[in-house]
Amino acid sequence: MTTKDDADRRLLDAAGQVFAAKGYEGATVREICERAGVNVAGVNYYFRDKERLYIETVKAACRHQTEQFPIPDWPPGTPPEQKLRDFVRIFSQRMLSENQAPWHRQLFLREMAQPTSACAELVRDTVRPTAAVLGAILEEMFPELPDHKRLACAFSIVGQCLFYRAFQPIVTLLVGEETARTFNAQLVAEHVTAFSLAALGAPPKSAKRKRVSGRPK
Amino acid sequence: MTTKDDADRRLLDAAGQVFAAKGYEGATVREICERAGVNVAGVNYYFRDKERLYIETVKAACRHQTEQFPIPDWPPGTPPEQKLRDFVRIFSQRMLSENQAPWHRQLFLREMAQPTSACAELVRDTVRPTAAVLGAILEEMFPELPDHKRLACAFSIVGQCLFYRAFQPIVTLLVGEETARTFNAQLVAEHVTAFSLAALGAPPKSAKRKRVSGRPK
Amino acid sequence: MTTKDDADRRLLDAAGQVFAAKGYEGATVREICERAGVNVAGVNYYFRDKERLYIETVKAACRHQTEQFPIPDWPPGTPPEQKLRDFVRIFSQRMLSENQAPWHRQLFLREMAQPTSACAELVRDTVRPTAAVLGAILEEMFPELPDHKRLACAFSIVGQCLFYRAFQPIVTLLVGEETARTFNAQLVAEHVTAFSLAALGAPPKSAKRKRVSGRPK
Amino acid sequence: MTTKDDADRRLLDAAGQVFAAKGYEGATVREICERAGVNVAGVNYYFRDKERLYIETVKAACRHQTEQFPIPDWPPGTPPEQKLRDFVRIFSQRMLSENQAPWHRQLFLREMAQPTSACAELVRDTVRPTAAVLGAILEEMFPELPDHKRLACAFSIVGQCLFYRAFQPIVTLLVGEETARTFNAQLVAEHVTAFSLAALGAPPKSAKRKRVSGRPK
DNA sequence: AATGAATGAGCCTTCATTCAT
DNA sequence: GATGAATGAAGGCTCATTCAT
Repeated sequence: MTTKDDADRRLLDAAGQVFAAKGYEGATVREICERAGVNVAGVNYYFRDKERLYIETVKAACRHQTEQFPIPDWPPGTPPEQKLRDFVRIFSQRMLSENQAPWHRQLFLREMAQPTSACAELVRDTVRPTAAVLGAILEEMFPELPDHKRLACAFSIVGQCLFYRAFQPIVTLLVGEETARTFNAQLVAEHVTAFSLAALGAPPKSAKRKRVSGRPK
Repeated sequence: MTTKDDADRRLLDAAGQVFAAKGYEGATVREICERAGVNVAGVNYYFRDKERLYIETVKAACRHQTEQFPIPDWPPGTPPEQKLRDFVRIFSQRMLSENQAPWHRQLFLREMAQPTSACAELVRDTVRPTAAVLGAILEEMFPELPDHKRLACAFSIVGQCLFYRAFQPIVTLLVGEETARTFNAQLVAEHVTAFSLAALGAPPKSAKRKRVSGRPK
Repeated sequence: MTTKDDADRRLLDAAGQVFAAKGYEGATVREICERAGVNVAGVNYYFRDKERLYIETVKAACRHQTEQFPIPDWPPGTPPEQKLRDFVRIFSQRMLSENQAPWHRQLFLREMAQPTSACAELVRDTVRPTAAVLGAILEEMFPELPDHKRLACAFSIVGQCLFYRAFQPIVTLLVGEETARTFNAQLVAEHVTAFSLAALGAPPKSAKRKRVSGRPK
Repeated sequence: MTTKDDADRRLLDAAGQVFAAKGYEGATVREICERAGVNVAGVNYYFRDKERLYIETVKAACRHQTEQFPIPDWPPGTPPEQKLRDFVRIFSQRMLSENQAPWHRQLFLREMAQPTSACAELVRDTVRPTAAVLGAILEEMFPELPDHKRLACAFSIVGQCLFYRAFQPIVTLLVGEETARTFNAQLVAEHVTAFSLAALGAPPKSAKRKRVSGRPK
């Protein structure tokens, strides 16, 4: 009936949409299969299980998102402020790029609300490498800063970006759909960069302050 | 069979646990009723609907959390920096206080992943009032700052706090359960306060640094 | 709340409407009680049972119908043809009178489809007395006719009248609502009288035609 | 488990019995499925709905009954009296034939008490064609009779036959089971034919008496 | 006497899964 | 390899009924 060789691929796509729209339990394998144009038994045949399909779907969604905005290989000698700017820009794009399937966000949040085995794989394959990059940048900038404090700073940076993604419904309800839309990848990246560099005591753009963030504790 | 006078209260508690653990669709009214010690028809009797019960559960969870850590009525003349410190501390406590039911977090994230009508009520009753407080503090501190920029700063502040709550599974998997636990309400509050005040150019504690956060856009 | 002294009466009325509209199983005691303005437990309190209420409702409906159009006490010497004319007219009125609650018909048919104990009582209290009257008239007209044949004639007469009542939906669908309405009590009575008297060999009215059914309308 | 190839057929049979015995609302799909020897989900699988199953059941019952006693194609020149005799005989057989499932009657009456969409289809497929045949016969016999009067005569004829079927419980209670059984298809046909032909002014059989209804049995 | 809060049985339906093809 | 007809478990909800007041 349809090209059968990439039925699993089509199932993955269909599953992403349906899982995001209806939730794991709310989604039915029938709808997924129909939308994918495969047999009712397709899910069980290709993925053994509804749950296995879900996990694969989450992983595929994250992989796709990460691959679309890769972190560059900075040439040696690149100043760490520049790297940080790049990092925040890319991370914001990953979070807020408009051409990503709208269900990635939902799937990701679901996984946060109720982690499955997909979460661990996600951390291993995507989160940890990304965290390592940010950690290296911060270490280069503030080699004398204790690890724990550096970690907190990293969380503050990504936390600002993640906010717009994770709490989109609240942002929209709070400031209106129109205003919410103005917080796009570019604007968020610029704001977070400026906010964070100032916090870290780095001179914004070309200024020369170097202070760290106060002295918590 | 059991004390009957507060069956609805018990249902709300049981529903919170089950909804958080299994999700809306995954939860069964049967399990909720059993855990609450009321009849199978209890949900329909007291809340008319599984959905209505869910909404009430989400609202109750947020209400409880907000009421437990109310924002103080600052006496006139309180310096805005002090207010901001208080706000961040209270907000962090709301997010990370350890004596709150563990399912509040899950329920909240689920609502973000797939907003129901509970979300709008939540924004109206809890989010907006809280946002107004923070907005007033920032306006007092930086009256000349454009609204949009002030909004972004507010989001940066709460975003840092929310991060630990929303992405707890990732934090735990990334840095280990032990380290993750050190990011408690107090430490997060102190870090976010210092980070944000520095970013905003306010002197940490009593120091004398000055500039606002660069010049985004 | 409402006048409580005739709550059972009001229940009977409400039950008639609801039973006829929804059927026995389809009707809910809740709706009946609400419509009657009595407590949810009213049915069980006043009639012990949903079923008992049903039976009482059927009986009340038939009783009301019969009492509204009583068979006259003919003065001695009344010619049997006259009695037959009267009987058919009254019977048609009972069947087709327009000011009777529309649900009598439905309740009656339900009882035919699935007789309850109401049926026996109905036969005893209403059908048998009526049948006795018709039987006496026919016996007076055709004393030499065997009982069995006289019974068949009686059935033929009432059968014609009952037809319009029992199969109203079919009549309406077959000839249209407008035409169906023309078969009212009077026209049916005249036709059935003429048809039956002709069949029985009695001269219609006083004319001597032996041809078809008189001149209804 | 059981022969699977005609599960829908078996469901139709079982449904007929249960619907007739318990009514639409009173019948449970569970009982129907069990009696049919198919899975609990069988009704929804084969008929989508309990309601759809009901409609199909009513239609099947009527179809079966009609097909069992078809109206013959009379050769040209057949005298209309003969056709009428045949018609009444066949119609009576349809109504009173003993080898029909006893639930056909109940199902039919239920449909009269509370017509569903099955009623319209029934009229279209079964009633109207049959009515057309009788109408044509009467038109052939009494071409000068006004339509309305011919319609009333047709109703009188079928009304007599239908009586025994529709009001079987009353007949039985009134004259006893034994006597009721004597009103079988043949006797009713003979009586109704004689009664009606006499009413219509046609000579019964070939005699010229205008007296009562022939000599059935 | 009359109420209505609370119950538990049970109904229709849907769903993920399997197995013969 | 892939299919889809058929299954059985279970879910949300409704309903008649009761019992303490």
